[in-house]
Amino acid sequence: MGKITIEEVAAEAGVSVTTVSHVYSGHRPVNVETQRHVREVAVRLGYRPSAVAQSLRSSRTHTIMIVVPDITNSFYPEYARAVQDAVGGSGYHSLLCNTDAREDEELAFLDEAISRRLDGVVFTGFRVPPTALVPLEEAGIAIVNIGRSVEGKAIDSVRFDDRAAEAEATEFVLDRYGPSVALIYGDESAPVGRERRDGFELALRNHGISPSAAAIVGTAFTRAGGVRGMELLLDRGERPRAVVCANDLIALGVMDVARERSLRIPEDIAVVGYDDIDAATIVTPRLSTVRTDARKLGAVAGGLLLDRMTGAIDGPGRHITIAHEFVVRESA
Amino acid sequence: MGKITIEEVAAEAGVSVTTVSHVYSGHRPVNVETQRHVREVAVRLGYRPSAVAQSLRSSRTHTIMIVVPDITNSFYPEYARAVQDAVGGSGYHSLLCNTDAREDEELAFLDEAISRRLDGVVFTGFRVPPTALVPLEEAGIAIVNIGRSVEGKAIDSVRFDDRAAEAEATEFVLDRYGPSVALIYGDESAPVGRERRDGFELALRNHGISPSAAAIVGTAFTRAGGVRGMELLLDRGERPRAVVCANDLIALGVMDVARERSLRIPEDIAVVGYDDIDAATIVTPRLSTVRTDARKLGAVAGGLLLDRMTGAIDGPGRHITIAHEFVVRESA
DNA sequence: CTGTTAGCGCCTTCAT
DNA sequence: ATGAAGGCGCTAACAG
Repeated sequence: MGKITIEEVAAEAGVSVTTVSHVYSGHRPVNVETQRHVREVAVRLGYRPSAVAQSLRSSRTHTIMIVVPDITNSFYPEYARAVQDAVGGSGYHSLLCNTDAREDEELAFLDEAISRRLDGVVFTGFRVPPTALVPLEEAGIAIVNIGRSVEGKAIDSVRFDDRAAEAEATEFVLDRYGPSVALIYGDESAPVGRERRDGFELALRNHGISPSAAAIVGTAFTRAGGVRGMELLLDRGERPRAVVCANDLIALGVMDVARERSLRIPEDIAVVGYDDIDAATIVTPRLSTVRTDARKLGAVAGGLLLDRMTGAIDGPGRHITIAHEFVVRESA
Repeated sequence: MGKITIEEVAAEAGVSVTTVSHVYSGHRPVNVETQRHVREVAVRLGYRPSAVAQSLRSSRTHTIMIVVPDITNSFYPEYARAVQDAVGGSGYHSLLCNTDAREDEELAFLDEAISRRLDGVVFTGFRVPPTALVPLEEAGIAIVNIGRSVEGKAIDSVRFDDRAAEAEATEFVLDRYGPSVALIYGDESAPVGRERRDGFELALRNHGISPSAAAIVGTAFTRAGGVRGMELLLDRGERPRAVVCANDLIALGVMDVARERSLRIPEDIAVVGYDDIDAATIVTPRLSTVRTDARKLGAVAGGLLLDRMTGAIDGPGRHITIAHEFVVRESA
């Protein structure tokens, strides 16, 4: 079982392997009767074409890789689903790879993509610059980078305008609660970290506040990171009127600490997040946050990738920015 | 680039392909100097061994498939992560496949697993019985089924005792809030649905209540399913003192409706969930629920799978039941 | 409409 | 310590 080859099917059916191959591929006409017979024999024998052999022959694996920093952050499953939905219809499957936002993991997966001769990669890098994608491009792998693009390569990119979005969120908070505002984000080396921090500082400057005057703490883009950041802030004796968080998970952690220390939100301290994951409407008070549409991101990325993999497009990189929106709820 | 073969490396390095092959596999001693030289040439040329060709030759793909019903339910990413962590160290990658709890998808993925000659599959079936795994087992694919096992096959299984767990949760609620209790679950055809429903009814009977007297509604294992179920219940004019939900997502939906209709939890209506996903401690009031350890489930499943893939084990199926625990918080 | 055959890139006996 | 060569299963020229 499972080791039946096309040859055995051909022999049993009394035809050539070519014919068997073509009844499956449809790449050339086969007598209807022969066709029926071959199929009948094939199922009787339990024949399954070997995708491995097909790949070696055709140099197409019909597999893509989706690289994300943290599959446990519900933004990413949502997004990954959308990518899969976009390419799945055309017969592509996907390797979902989790890097834990570690550089070595990011590089290792990229390497794997080449070794495995994958047809495409949708990459969300936290540590590695987009230039790390160049070898893949040269190996003929279709690529979509989530975030900034790389010049002069056939690498598409999709992103949100994190800087502008975070600036908006910050302005909202500044207008409503005054200048005592803090930022908790993941860290500098992640592009999203840097951009969101830039946006935060931009808003501050627009309001005539020196960024150096504001409390800024970098931990990790997780609920635990939010807890740590908030404790750091509070234990340091600073208690900002509002805290803007570089993602919703961080905001959740911040709210955990606030509740624990009996700080009312938003009366004592206002909180805003970023992403608008499901949890944003599960917490009480509901989280005011920047909505970045994960499904849309995935759908667009998947579409671009598909275009390249099917050869519909082969020019220079296309770069798309997806609209965001600040959603006011109850936490600020 | 990316099309450099072992042959080209051998030619450039002035050795045979055999030698190049062995410097990578280490399957036989190669002169240290030669080794260094070959590697140097290989990186200079940008050589990457083709995993596809290796697979065809060795009939091992170093790839497993993790099949889940809903990657958007955070229980599953958590679990999938654990499986990946368990097998990743040994060089296995994984295809994470989402079935949307649809029978056709479940079957399609199983088929793919055979075609792609995957080394292993961890399956969480909602529609398809475990016997659907038999062809894979016959094809020599290592298998771990999440849920009930299948007799007399080399198929391992891991599960929670859903019936007992749901019975416990129900008993708790019965003791605390009396006999007016309803169940909202996904649906019958899913094994977890059936087992949890059985557990619910079992507890009822233990308390001398006829299950037919209780309101039981089946929708879907999602937040939206919880909303629908709760609305159905309420609009029907029934307002149970407590509602037990077959998973946390459902409970979240129930709480959405309660809030919208100004029903206090647990004063007006108590709610219990199942799974203990992150969101259970994010909602207010915090959700009392059955804790099933997703990471442990994944770790155990991954371990069993690895044993089979490496050949460490090849006897009949091993079946493991993982402990659960009812966690009392504030919603009941 | 059907068959023969040369590889796809690699590993692995069998030789030396 | 190193080579030569067959074959893993399939597709697509090329040839009827």
